[in-house]
Amino acid sequence: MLERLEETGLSEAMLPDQLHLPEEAQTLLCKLIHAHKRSYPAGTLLKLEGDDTGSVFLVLSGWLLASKTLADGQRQIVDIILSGGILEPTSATPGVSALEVETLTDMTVAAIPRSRWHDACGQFRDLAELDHQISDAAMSRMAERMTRLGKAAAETVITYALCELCLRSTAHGLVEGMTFHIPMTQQQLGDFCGLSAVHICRTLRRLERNEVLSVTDHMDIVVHDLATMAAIAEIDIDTLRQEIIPVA
Amino acid sequence: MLERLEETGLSEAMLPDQLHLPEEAQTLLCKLIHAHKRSYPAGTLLKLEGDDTGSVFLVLSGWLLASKTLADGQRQIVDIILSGGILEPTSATPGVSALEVETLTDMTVAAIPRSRWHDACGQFRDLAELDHQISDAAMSRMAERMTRLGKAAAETVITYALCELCLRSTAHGLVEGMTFHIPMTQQQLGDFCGLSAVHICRTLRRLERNEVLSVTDHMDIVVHDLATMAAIAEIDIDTLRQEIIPVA
DNA sequence: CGTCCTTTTGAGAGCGATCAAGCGGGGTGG
DNA sequence: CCACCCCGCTTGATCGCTCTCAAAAGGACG
Repeated sequence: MLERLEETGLSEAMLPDQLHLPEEAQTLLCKLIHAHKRSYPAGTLLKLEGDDTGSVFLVLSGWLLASKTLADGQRQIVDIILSGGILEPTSATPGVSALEVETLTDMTVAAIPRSRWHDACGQFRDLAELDHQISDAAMSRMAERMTRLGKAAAETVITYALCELCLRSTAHGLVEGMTFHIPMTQQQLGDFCGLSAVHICRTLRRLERNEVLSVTDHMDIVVHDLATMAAIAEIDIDTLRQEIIPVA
Repeated sequence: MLERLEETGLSEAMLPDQLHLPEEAQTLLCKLIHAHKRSYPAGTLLKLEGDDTGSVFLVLSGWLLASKTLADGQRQIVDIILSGGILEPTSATPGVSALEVETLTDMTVAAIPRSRWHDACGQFRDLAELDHQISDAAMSRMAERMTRLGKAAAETVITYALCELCLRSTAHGLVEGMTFHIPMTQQQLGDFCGLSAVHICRTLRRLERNEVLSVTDHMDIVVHDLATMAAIAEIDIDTLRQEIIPVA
């Protein structure tokens, strides 16, 4: 899992540079990032459930995961945040959150104190709008996944999750024949899709037998029949991209 | 359903008044609301899926619903917005959304053009923070419900939904012996919980037989055994309130 | 080479979906 | 005022998807 970190193709420098922010805002952003940049290995718990949640996490590289666990031990991965994403583990009461935050890969994040971040957003409207747009994208992909969690077949949830993560993590997007990697175990993918690890395995095998896709070597995925895949996932690729990929 | 509209106990005037906004911001907010206030009967479609989505909906009274429908006809109610709530049906690409918006009760909303709303937020930091806090609350309750949609038992999803809606819609909150009303059919509750209407019915009946709660007269609900109810829903009431009810 | 974690596959059970029929209440029209 | 209809609720029967338990195989790492 570790050696695959670079695959996302997004450099740490990307975040402030490619955003059309006014110079002052960009300077402030860079300063904030610089002051709070941290690196963590895969599998690090950044925040426990119920923890004080003083930080806004700016993902600079790698994959971050936000989850909730019920009393009976069932866990749901609520969202996955990639490079350029922002996670603000909060709720209706500022500073209270019931999210667990964990690294999926080796990664670097800027853990910016909530108040600092809000000050910066208050000061620069463009920054606030960026923050807003990023959280709109998060809301949108959560809504999309939630729709499938409810009643859709396992096939549908899983293929949707793969489509979402491929679209978001690769520059080329969802293309037939190209390999993309998902740095998650079947157990984690199960927690993401609301399914047991065993059923993830069976369903992936079946999709392979039907020549829709193939999975090798710890979640290297190749889509062989994109049309069928999109049909099973119940998506229209272009529409989905618009919904969940922020425009540059 | 219609004659129950007043039950929420929230007057239209509530929104701008009870927020500690600076006077100018409040004036602007009132002006915006006044200019775009509309009333609709229950069951009105405010926005079709894929529609142009030029408006931010400020709920002044009544219940609003945001849903998605898959190709196979399965529908998921993504969120329900009550008085004082804000719904911005958008996504990563501003102006693109795949949400359907529909009134659950007779209601009044202010449908404010997106750009107007953003201008106002850009102008007054307090307004932006209010907007942010309200969407944090929405995110939080979506995460909470999503966690149960995934693998929890039907009982758990349903009781959780009832707890959420009671906490949010009544001033007294979740109390044993008090009646609260949910203006939804079992079909709609099913779409909210990811369950079939038939199974909603069976589960409610079973909860009644076990003397946890009773349901009469089109979703008038009384909780008889709050401790058991909370256990089934897998919630801690105070924690949940903090997470999903914005502090005044 | 042994240990631990992940994946794979089998067998069985259970929860919730679907199909179908009957009930009940409120509104409408005769 | 009654008859009817429509819609939502209720209940039964059956089916099938997904869970759980279990065991074994494959890899990574010390």
